[in-house]
Amino acid sequence: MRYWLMKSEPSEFSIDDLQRVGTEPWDGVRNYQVRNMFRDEFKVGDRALFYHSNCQEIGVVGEMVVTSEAYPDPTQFDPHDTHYDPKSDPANPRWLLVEVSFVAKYPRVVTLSELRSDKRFADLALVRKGNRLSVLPLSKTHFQTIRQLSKIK
DNA sequence: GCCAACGTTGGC
DNA sequence: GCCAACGTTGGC
Repeated sequence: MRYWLMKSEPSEFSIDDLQRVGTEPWDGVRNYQVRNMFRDEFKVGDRALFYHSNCQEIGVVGEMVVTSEAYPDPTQFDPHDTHYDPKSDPANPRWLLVEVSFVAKYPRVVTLSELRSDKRFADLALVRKGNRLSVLPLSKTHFQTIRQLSKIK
């Protein structure tokens, strides 16, 4: 089993939204590195941290589980969708997504500044300079340490 | 294949 | 809203 961190702007889609709907297709990803991770590395049963970006309290807010293999993101073919990609060929779709399901909302946010100031996260991709990927791999140790910091029972 | 121009991400 | 740090595009 692998561990991931997945970013979302809560004004677009938040941990509360995921808790309400239960399962969500993680659509709209338009980055080849992430597309390749979805295709080659994501497996059903993998765990992922839900991260709120571009908001008041930036940080890790909960946990999810991967509940589908990668498959074509339908929003790339929808001219009315903001993620529409006219260059993507339906016979050979350019963009993929995976589905994720709600596992837990943390009782407190494990903030970005907290992760930055903790030496245990020195090699966490999220806090490394210049890393802007919206989906990042994570070690089991980092996953478990963040879980402990969240104070979840 | 190079690289300038442009677009996006995301913290602050 | 600013802007650094990327990624992508497209002319050559």
